[in-house]
Amino acid sequence: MPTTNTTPETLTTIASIGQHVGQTVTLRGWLYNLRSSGKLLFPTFRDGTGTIQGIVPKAAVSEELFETLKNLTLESSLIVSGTVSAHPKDPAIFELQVTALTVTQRIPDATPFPIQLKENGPDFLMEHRHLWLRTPRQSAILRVRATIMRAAAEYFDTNGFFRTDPPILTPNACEGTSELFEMDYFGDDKAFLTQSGQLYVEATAMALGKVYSFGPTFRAEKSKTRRHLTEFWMIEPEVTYLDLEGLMQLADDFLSHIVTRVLESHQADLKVIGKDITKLEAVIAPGPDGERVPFPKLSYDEAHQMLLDAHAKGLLENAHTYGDDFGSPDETYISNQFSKPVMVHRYPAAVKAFYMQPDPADPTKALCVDVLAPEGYGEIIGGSQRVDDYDLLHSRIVAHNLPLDAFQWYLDLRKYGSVPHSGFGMGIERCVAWICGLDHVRETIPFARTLNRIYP
RNA sequence: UCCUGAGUAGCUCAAUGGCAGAGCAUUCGGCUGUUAACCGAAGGGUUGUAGGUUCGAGUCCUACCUCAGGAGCCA
Repeated sequence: MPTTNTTPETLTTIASIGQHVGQTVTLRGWLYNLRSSGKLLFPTFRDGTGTIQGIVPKAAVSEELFETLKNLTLESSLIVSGTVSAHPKDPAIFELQVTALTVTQRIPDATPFPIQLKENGPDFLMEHRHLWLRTPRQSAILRVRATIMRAAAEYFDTNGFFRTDPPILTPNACEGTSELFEMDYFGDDKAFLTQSGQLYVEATAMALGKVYSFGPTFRAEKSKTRRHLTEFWMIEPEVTYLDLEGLMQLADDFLSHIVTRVLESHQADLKVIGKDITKLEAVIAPGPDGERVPFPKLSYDEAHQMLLDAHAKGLLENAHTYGDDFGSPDETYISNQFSKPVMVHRYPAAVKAFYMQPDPADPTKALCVDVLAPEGYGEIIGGSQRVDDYDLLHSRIVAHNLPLDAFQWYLDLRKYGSVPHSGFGMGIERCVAWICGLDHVRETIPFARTLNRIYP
């Protein structure tokens, strides 16, 4: 294949092409689309940073260049040079007056690129996910995802946290609830893919104070919805001497930072994706005096009452039963009442995990919080203050029928210098779906793993 | 696991129980400002699988397979 002989000065990307108006530049990319009007060609190029339309009048270029481009197939790879100009109908859009073209690889006519520039079904697209990624909307989503992951890690890295990643292979079900992927571990033992690193980051927090983990998580539950993946990425901070109020403050600050970063550098991508940017701006909108407005907080009891009122008005089909967890329609309704993420705290301890600290003011409640994303995206963060008393944790493990011997190390954390501590976990894919306004998490990760799909 | 819906050309979809169709894609031709460009022509089919009802099944019945999104559960 030909390599470029382009001088470094003229090599640029589509994202930064606005700095080169009037200059001749070179792009390395692919042919995204090709329209023609007789002796005028309108190729659209993409290079991973965006797309740009080229113009090729037959009279302005060599016969060879014109014929080569005219017969070029979509998604063929190429190196193209041309002069950058503003679009005659919209000066904010740039075009490339093509002057030179080198085809790196021409896709044969007999085997055209499978993904057409038209509506396609989800099954077909997922079957060709490795190629679907190249389309403008999908690559824009992946760029936003990269920023979300960077901003999330950056927030903790610049606020005194140490990244301590827990194991992915674990000897037992961490919380004893979810279905786990199981595998053989050298014959005698079973191993499981982690469903959460939380218990392990509690241990590293006791060593380092403020820690977080960031890695893949696995759930083998047979959930077939737009919100579920069997493999997803989770970021989990854990902090010593942090109570529930502090934890909610942390979640607010953390999410605000991520949204700020996305708004800073992805206006164009969000537009391609079709996200209403004003909905994101509302998340970090200050008050009338420019002061910071925290995310709304709602106790479980208040949320329950809100759901009952909604049912009475006919806005919700089913009346919420006090003491039950909230269902999907319930969460959607609650989050739709606010323009910012809403923090629902102090759920009944009975419906929450064994490691959550009871509320001293009402021991039937847990010191926990779920952050519900706006626009009906549901829970993106779940967290709590952890039980720090040895005897209480011991009795909880027994009461939940969990194997004591497997949790011996976890109990040790309460035996040797126990302190109050809190943490939460955020699912990256749900966060991306919310921030990008996607209707399915399968578009938020390069290769989604779902109940019915593990290819490609 | 349960509920609901969908499987017809490479893709997206039509077809009252009575000849298997269209748009896009591909190939050929036309067009100097196109925006999933447009116009003309050609090629392209074991209607998810198996069985059944019928003179006749893409269409009706039974079972199965695959996919979708909703419940439960969760991030």
